[in-house]
Amino acid sequence: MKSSNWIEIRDEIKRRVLERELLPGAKIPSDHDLAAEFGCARTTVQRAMQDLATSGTVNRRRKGGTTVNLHPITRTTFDIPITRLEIEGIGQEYGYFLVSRELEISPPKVTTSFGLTRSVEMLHVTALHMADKKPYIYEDRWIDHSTTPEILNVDLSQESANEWLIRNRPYSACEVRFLAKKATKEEAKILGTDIDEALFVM
Amino acid sequence: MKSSNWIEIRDEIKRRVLERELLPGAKIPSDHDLAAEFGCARTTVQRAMQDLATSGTVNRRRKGGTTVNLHPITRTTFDIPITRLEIEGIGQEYGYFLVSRELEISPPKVTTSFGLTRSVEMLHVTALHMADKKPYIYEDRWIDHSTTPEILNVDLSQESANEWLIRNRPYSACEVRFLAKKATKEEAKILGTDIDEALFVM
DNA sequence: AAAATTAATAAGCATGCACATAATATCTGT
DNA sequence: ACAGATATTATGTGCATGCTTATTAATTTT
Repeated sequence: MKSSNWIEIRDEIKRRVLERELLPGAKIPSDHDLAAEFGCARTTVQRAMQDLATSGTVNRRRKGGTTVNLHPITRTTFDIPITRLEIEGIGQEYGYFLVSRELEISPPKVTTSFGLTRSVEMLHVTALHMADKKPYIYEDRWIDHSTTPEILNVDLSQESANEWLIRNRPYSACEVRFLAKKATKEEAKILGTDIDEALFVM
Repeated sequence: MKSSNWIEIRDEIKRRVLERELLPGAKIPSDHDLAAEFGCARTTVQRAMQDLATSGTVNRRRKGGTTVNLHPITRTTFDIPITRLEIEGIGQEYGYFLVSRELEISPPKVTTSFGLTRSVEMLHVTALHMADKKPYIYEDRWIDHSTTPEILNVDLSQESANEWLIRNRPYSACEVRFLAKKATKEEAKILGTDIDEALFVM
């Protein structure tokens, strides 16, 4: 099977995974063997498999070989915009308002999502982004300040944590959760909406 | 500057972009020139720049060269799980219920998000995913059946459109929107929740 | 004999080179 | 002055080779 094109090789392997020729958890032949099968260089296979790895189809481990991922996951990319630019981009006036900024012990859910084993003190920031004076996004963020101590000196009433992090710490890891909830009395007051209004929380 | 490591080169270029040494829209020296500067092969620079391109920092065009992206965008990956596996993964019983399945003319918003210039007939599917008999996800999906005609023959009361697409058409493009809204009377009835309850719509 | 160290090996990973391809720029003939 | 041909240039792809790392096997030590 002579294809000599890393995209074709990627698609062929992906096809085998989807058609159940290669079952989840199964070991995929090594790059070397696949190169022999396809009649191309190892590097070409390597590029194909690398792509499958980043798209979540397979797992690769040195010496351990390449295995089909247990759960068929479809992975997509998601751009985290700077909200100010997003709002200005649609021609509306941007407004920003810091709601709270507290050093708190992280609750269990947050702790585990950071991959930590026990609760630590983190910076908990909530803020409001407005478009044309109307609430647009309500941001609820936990930041591990042991890895980015500079964040403690930033005046977050002037600049959003998200914007600062994107500009200054583009490599830092973050996790974003989305959920819908009803506005509490306090939130409704802050946001200027009705109580029980549906909110999209990021 | 001898570094000879594509990750270091990538980080150095990214640093220059972030420190405004290279302004948004500016042309970055060619791979060839950068290779000379860093004292490595062009391939190594190519690798670094490729990574910056997929992470959204720069744009690359053959002959046109590489330019800094106009907006500082932070891009992350996002896994779209098969909801059934997600629910089973947390040890709950999965339930699925097809709410509606209609061929409709796409509204303007949907049309443009598909990159089409005029409205066409699309398959509009709404469905409910349940965990332990309680509503979990309400799925509202538009599918361009001109590109995936097989979807019309799938019994969507048995298998969710999302699952079918992930399994059978992993390369097809899709766009996901998230929003929060209050449950209407009909929705509340279907979902078995209170009217005006906050819903997370995917 | 069990534990700990060291060596061998098998995989993926990284680098450098040569060539292919696409898009722009330049030239040339009418 | 313009259309088409040709050259140029920057990125993309494939191949060969050596490096790194994690596991397994072998060996030594206690």
